[in-house]
Amino acid sequence: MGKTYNINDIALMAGVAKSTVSRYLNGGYVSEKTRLQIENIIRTTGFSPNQTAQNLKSKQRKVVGVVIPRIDSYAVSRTLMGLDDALNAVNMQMLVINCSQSIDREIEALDNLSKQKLAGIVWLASAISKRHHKIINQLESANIPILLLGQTHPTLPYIAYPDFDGAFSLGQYCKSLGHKEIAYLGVEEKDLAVGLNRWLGFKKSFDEADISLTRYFCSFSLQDAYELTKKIINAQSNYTLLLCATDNIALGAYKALSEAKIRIPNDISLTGFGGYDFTQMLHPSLTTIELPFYEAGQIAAFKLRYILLSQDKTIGQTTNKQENDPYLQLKKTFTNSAAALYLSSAEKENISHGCQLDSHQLCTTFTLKKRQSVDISDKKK
Amino acid sequence: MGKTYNINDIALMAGVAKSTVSRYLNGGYVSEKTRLQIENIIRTTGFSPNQTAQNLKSKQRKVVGVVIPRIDSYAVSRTLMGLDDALNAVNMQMLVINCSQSIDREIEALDNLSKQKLAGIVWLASAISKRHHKIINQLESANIPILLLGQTHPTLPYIAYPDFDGAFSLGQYCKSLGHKEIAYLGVEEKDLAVGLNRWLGFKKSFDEADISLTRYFCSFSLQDAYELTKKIINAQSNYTLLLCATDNIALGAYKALSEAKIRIPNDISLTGFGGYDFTQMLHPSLTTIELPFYEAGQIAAFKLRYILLSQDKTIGQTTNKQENDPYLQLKKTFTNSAAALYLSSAEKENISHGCQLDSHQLCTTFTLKKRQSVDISDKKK
DNA sequence: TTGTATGCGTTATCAA
DNA sequence: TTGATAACGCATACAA
Repeated sequence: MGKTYNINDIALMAGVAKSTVSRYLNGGYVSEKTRLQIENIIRTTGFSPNQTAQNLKSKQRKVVGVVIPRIDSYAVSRTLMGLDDALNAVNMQMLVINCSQSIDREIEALDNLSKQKLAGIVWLASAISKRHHKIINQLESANIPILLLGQTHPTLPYIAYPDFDGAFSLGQYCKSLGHKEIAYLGVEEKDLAVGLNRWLGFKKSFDEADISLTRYFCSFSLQDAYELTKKIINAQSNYTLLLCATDNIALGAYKALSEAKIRIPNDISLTGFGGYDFTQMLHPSLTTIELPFYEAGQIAAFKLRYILLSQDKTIGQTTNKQENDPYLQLKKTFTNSAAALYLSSAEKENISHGCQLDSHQLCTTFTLKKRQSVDISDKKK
Repeated sequence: MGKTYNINDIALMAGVAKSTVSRYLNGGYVSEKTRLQIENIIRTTGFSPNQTAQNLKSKQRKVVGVVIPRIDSYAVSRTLMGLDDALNAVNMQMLVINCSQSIDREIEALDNLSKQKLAGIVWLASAISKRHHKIINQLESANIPILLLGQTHPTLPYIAYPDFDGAFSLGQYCKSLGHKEIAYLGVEEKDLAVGLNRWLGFKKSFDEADISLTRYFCSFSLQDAYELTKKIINAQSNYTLLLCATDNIALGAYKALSEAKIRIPNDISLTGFGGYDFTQMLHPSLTTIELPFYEAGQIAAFKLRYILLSQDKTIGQTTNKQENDPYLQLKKTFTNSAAALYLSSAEKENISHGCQLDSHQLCTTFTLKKRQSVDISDKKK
């Protein structure tokens, strides 16, 4: 049923030329009489202009491609929400491409997107390889701006999280609790943000002779962290603190510890990174660093729009270099899965029952202007 | 930088007609010699055909619009994953529109999508009002098929979850545990699937004189459920079981109970509905019904493709009626946030420490063919 | 095997 | 104020 009308049909039925209909649609000169005629026909037919043809003609780009590593992640969905809300406000749409952690699919997605006439691309990148750079060039030559979210880059515009500083400040906090035997559950360094910077931040915190920091590697998967933690438990080490590179990893550790009847934080302390909201549902809730995923999404949308606008002005000369380092607010929420070693056992008992100690409940914000960098020496211990 | 080439440029540079280039691109007749020439030019220029123009020409629809109520939901993201994986396999893409629980944005989104030449629309609907139906007609007259996911409909094709049966079977299980004073935390009935069917399923289970079932209403938000539960706690009622319409609601209740130092399941039992994976991280983990969100997404993609294919054959006569009721596998995972009333306190203690009792660990699957329906009488108690 | 001409549904230019 | 006509970038029937 329901033939789909085009502007020609409408023109014919209204007894005018199609250019007149077009003018009507785009708010140009139309006499009252013809305006009513056209209006009438459009209402009865339910006609609406073909956006594909409009795009072909006007080269207006209203869709931004969003490349994400996975979709079932708190960080990703919060980011998408921020992006979507901000994009929606300026009448733009998201084309979300999920890559399921596969670098092949990521390359394929980027390649594919480069063939579509998009307003721009926001790429929630985890690692950028040489293979990626070929596609990046392709996108640049297709004049479609690309914005990195969550990673830094020497030439591309980006928005990054204060991974180093967050880790450093959480590390300082843990140090203040008196921990000396610490295990770190992190991810590979090729992920600069999560794998490298967080590690460096923690490392700097504990860079003292009398603190032992041992580093373990796992993937982003909860399951993987769970398995790793079981191994660590079985190895009978005497860690008092498990530092995790992400909340998800901490969740896996949490599960393994609980199953082994190792009490948190009575027997061992545990921290995460990210601020996934349901980690606050646990008892005790997870000590973590809260990252502004939603805001990052919003900022990405604004920044992309800014790039687009400035491109329109200085047409021809795209300026991709990072002009002003974007800074993100970092909210540190230290709750109670990490306990001080000098607490009385009564106090500890209290914590494990979900009671919150004021001394562990600090919440400050600070602003990051410049990313710090630290050279990597060999692993401690 | 980087001028963007079109097929004409390539033809000129290769010294052939643009139709030849087009033929090359689409696998038609080309001599070895010209093939090499064109290939060469394309490589050096990095040319790739404009998909907008291709679409305008060939009317091939490769994008399906996905309308979702929210993005930060486990159910939604699992569904999107299933959709994406299945769509990806047949070279199609998703255009995700998030409506942030706003009915206005939902209407707007559907309206907007009807103007784009999409392959189809998958709508994760929560409630379908009269206002929606106007848009649905609009979509039908634009010849773009729409598939409902998570709700039923008299004329539109849909995929629904076994809400009634799931609730009924969870109810049976709870009844077997001996509970007599039960509170139900549900959502509005205008949401047929979650609000009505789950309620009816539970209601049928407890349809006996000696069981008291009290119904409370809240939104889908964890925070809302948290507040409501606090009120229930303050009202000093003597419920032994809190039935929640969703896992998210159960999470809110879980938080309120924990904060009030009411032990689960020692002091009160708690159940959810949905099977969000992190509910299994809690101690005790949540008793719930696991819904196949991922699979539903996959099936939606298959079904949409089937509709598209059959449309192509019997062109002109779209068949929108529900031919074969799609059925979904339901996995019931009863774990340990709901305890039997006859357990010894030692056993209960065991449960609250995260130990799993075999008797509470049943896991069966069954297949739903026909949705059951039950008339609504007045609320019990 | 290749090139010419035409159309897809719009918008924009320019003359009437 | 209106209408013919030429793009936009590509695909294809048909002629060469």
